[in-house]
Amino acid sequence: MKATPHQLLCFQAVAETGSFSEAARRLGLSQPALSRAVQVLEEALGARLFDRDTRNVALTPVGAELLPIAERLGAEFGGAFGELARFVAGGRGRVTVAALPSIAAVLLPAAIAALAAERPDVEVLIHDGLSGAVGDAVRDGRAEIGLAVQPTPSARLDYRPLLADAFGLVCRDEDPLAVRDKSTWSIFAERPFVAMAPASSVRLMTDSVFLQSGLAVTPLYQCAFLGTAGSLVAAGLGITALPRLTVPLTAAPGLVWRPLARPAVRRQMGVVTRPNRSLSPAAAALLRLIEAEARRIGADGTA
Amino acid sequence: MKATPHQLLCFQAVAETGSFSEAARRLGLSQPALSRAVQVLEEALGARLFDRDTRNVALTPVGAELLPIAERLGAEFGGAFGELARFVAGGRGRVTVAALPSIAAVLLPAAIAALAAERPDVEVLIHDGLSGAVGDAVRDGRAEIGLAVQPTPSARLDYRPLLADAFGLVCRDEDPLAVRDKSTWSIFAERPFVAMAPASSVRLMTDSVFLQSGLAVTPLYQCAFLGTAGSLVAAGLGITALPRLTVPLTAAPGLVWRPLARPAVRRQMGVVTRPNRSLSPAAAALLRLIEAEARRIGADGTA
DNA sequence: GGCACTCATGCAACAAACGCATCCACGCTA
DNA sequence: TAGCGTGGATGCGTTTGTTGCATGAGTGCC
Repeated sequence: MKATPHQLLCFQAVAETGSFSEAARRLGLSQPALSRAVQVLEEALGARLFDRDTRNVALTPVGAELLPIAERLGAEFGGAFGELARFVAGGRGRVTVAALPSIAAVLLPAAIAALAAERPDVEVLIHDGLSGAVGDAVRDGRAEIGLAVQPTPSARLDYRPLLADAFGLVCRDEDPLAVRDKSTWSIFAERPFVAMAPASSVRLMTDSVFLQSGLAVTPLYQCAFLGTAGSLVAAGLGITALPRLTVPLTAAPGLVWRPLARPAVRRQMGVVTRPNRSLSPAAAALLRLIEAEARRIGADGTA
Repeated sequence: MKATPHQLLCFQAVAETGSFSEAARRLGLSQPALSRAVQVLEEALGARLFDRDTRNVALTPVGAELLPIAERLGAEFGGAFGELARFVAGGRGRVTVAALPSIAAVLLPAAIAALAAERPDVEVLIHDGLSGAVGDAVRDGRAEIGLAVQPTPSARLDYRPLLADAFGLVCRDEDPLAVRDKSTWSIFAERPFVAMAPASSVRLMTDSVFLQSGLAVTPLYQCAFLGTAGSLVAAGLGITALPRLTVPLTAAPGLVWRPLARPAVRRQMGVVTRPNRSLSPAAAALLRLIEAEARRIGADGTA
């Protein structure tokens, strides 16, 4: 059974106009071409579709049977591909993003808002979790895009850096440290240190700095949420070290952020994706917006 | 939007087998041909459908979106054309036949039974009516096939004769006329005549004979149904003239049919169709069977 | 690091579709 | 009833698309 959609379209046009010439004009074809197309279709079906003398064109019973079929198939084809075209254009779809809570709060809101503005029918799902969980979600395909620190090479994931966020000292604004131009990491050996949860990317980096610097820092408090850490610091129970962009997320008043030297540490954050895998159009659009947002922030945020 | 069913089939095969080579084998194509087909489809859609390195083939998000669409469209196409193919083969459909009651009773039962035997899913509808109504039904398209006497040329209908049925005298078996070898139409001037309804084909012919023969025949009874006419004759209230094949339809016992001479009159009956109009496959099949039945009857019925 | 497997590409042959010009048949009109 | 006009069919050359063969290129596996 060999019938092309084009042939069905020709048939339909003739059936509706009642004329080969008129149908040919409507389809932008020559009359002979359309005549041929209908003939081929008739041969393929083994039945005549029109009773035509040189004056009148009328559907045969078989043609009458085919007409609703052709219309349905045409609508089906058009509808299906229209839907797909919207999907391809990125106007429809679902994007799942896995992200560290900090970066999710910093980069995603603006990017998602921009995406919603230009593509209202795209749904965005966010999995926020610690860096290990982000990598896992991307590797398993639960998330198309991951926003995290660079994963280990053994994770076999693609990574493209987005922005670098400098670590600094976080303390109360009335703390003497708040007016120092620059402190060094050694300060944490002298003051109570508020640490983040063990698997968090911030904790991994602070631990690494302390280890490499040979500093003996014992965390007095340990919390999973930035807000908790901020509250602890604001309460005067200790000080901590955080990337600059995360400070607003502590949502604690009266905190200041001061650069930390020796070493100057930056948390590199970027996009994690599966290697050799295409992104859905909607995901590609979101990623583009995320990168734009990162550039905007990077300009006045870290640099 | 230009995508052929063939391309969708190629795409589907690759998606299901996870391999271009394997899919090509399944479709009976060369691997390059299939590769091209998928490429063309990808270009038409403006999106990559597979992430393929030389080792693995995996659907992209767009491909995953397309796959169920392609499957549905394929099933739709196949189903629709399967249905149509059955219709074309005559295995399905509806035939409407308009016929004179007499011919309907004589020819149609056997033909319809034969049609039902070879094509169980074909529905046959019968409009029985007088000859004028048969012609009208065919001309209006309410019936595809008409079985009647030849319509007037002004009706602009095609007509092909099926069988000729000789008129004869119908009387009681105890009537003296029943033993006569041959009677003539003049007998009706001497005996009470049972006439059929004015618009019936039998009445038209008897009137015509009486007119041409100059016989003054006054119908004493006039009835629409053959059964009624038969009863009247059987009751000894009169005699009548009927085509031979219609006599069994009177369903009256004790009646005999005798040939009538001067003139020898035959009722020509045939198939009435619209000019320049194709028949549905099912109607063509039924017509074939009707003609076969007419030949069978004609052999021992009239000759 | 070499081998083997798989997909992509260059190329030539074939098939299908198209448009142009023309033919043919029917209906309308004078 | 004969001529004319309209509209579908047909012949033919050209163009576009599809196929298969041979070959190239890249990656996983041993």
